[in-house]
Amino acid sequence: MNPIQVLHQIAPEIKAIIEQRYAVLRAIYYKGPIGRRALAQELHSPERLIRNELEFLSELGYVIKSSSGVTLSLGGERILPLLWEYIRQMRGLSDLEQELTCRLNLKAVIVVPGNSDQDPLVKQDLAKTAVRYLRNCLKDGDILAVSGGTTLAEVAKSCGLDGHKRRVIVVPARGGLGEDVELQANTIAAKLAQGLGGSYRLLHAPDNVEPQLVDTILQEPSIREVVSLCRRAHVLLHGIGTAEEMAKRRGLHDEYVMQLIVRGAVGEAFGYYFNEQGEVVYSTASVGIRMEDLAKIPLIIGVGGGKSKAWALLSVIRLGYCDVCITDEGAARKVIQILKSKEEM
Amino acid sequence: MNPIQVLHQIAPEIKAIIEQRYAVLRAIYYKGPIGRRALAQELHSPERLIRNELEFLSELGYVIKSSSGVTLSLGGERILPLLWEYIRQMRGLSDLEQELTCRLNLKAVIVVPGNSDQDPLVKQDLAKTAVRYLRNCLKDGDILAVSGGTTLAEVAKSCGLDGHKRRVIVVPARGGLGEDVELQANTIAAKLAQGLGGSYRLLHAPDNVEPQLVDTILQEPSIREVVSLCRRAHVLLHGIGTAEEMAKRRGLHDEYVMQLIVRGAVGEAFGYYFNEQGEVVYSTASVGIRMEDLAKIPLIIGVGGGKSKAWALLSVIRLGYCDVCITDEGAARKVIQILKSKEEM
DNA sequence: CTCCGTGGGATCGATTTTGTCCCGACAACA
DNA sequence: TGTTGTCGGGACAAAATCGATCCCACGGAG
Repeated sequence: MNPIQVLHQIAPEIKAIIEQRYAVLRAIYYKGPIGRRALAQELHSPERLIRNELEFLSELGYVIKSSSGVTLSLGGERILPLLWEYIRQMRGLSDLEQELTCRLNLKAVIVVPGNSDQDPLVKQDLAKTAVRYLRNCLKDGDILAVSGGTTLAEVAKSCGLDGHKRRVIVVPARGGLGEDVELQANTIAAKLAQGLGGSYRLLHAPDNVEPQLVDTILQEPSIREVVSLCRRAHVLLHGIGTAEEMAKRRGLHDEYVMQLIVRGAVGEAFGYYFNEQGEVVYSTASVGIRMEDLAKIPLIIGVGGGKSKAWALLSVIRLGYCDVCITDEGAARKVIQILKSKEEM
Repeated sequence: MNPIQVLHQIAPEIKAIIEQRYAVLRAIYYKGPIGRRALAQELHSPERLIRNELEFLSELGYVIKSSSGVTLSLGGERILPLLWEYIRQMRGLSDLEQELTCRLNLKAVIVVPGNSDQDPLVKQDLAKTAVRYLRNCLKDGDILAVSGGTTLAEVAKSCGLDGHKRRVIVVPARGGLGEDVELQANTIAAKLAQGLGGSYRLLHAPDNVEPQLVDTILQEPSIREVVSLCRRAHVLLHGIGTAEEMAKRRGLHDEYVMQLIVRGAVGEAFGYYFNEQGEVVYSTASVGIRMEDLAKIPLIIGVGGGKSKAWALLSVIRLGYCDVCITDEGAARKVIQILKSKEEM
């Protein structure tokens, strides 16, 4: 038996201690210099408890207190990833990954501890992990296509320059959508390109166009070129969302939303809506990437977390239009649960 | 970094928890059904604390309470060796073993957690470990020579039959000594033979004889035969003691003891007294094994623990008359400390 | 300058833990 | 069969810890 398992069998209370301590460290890491009170609110813990924790961590030299709040020390930053790996082992996430990889027939699954629905910081972990994965798999000369959305925006935000420049081209996989500029594929492509050290192209077109207009728009050379690049992408990175949420963000009329629900749409990815079986039940006409282009893309990475997105994940993955899935513990466990309950039926 | 090290760096209080819990489990293991109060006294802990610990362990199913006291459950017995190994890792005993093996130029060193001087149960661990080692290295037909002493007596006591009979012959390496029958090499040889499933011979001769009488005694065929077996032994298992202690047990006159001290004797093994440099400074004439026989014995195992025996261990090991050393943490750390302080000089 | 958020110190019930009894039960023993 | 010693469990006051707030001096931002 694994020594760590032994430990937790003989002293289960350690689990709580570690999780607590990790949560505090991570919050400090992400929230920069932060005060005791704000931290308590962030972690939904009583202030006094946080205070004890901080004193402890301060004595151990993992955090340093300043007038503007507490910050991670060098030691703290060093130990955080180690602790992260420990939490993964403790919660058996490696096993979870393996099980999912096998059951869903994917190339790889990466599961981040936590649940994005409950803890917004988990989304940042997810994003960081996606960036790390991306950095590892991109080669010079690659074309990377990215979609929009809150998850991808987070990915772009956490993608800082790491010194190693990659000669990649980042292109948006779809057109513009909604009002928030931060969530646009264009913005995300630009930020990612900057972080990776490559270049980017913009797609100056709306995501939602009348079907008969698609061809007309494609006549425009600047658009045509980007779309062409996009369809020859080596890597596609896209967010996975629930159908309902995405429909709302797209500003679809209520009648369309109703129609989606009636057809059983649960998941969305790059403009396509999937039902539980992984069938496309609706799609918005677009100048961007299309279903038939996906088969030619060597590596498709789907990112999405939160227990609420389990159905969406499952639906998107089902037909194999996703090679690598980066998700979180909440979603992963729910997916397993769904799969198991289906087996029993 | 080792995940366990990470754990202890971020949450040092775990160490205390684990040690405590281990101590309780081990005490229950050795002291059979034992009451809450007796256990508290045994472990020098307040009764209430032990009570909490017991309630905990009982809930986890590692101990079962009965009217005669608490006992280890099956699960408890299963987890104890795992926990033992964990403690070893936690305290870095494997590294300690390696360092000692290398520095002292031995075949192997085994270090058991704890300090025999402070905790008598550690001596039992030491004994159990010695038995385990012995079981692994003995082959059918081997001759095993054993010395006397408290440590070896403990080894013999904890050597129960394990189902697997070994056709070995156990012979005492030295003659009778002192008054306590349990500490005699003869008794120990008999018990060990029984535990290992082999046979034994007895050496009916005193350990301390006038030099001029040795040859006369050896004329006696029964003695001669045993001594001959002994000198052809494949494995020699002997205890390592401090010179002072052994001299007292031998009942040497004060003047002799003084002489030993003057000559710098610190360690004793099978009748030979060694000084710090590992030189023999005194020896009791005996019909048993002699210094010159040792070179022909393929495997010499020395057993001895307790911080107080560090000097003795070092002196006995120095000249290489010991291939494998089984000791405890207290002694091992002290030995390292001594070696390091000598280097600095 | 003001103002907001910070760490540190302090207060004060509420709660939990600790130290220490006592009790009935049971097994060993006389 | 009665005595004795130890067992687990119950009980309870003392002590420590916790939880929820205060206040205060300070320091950086506006």
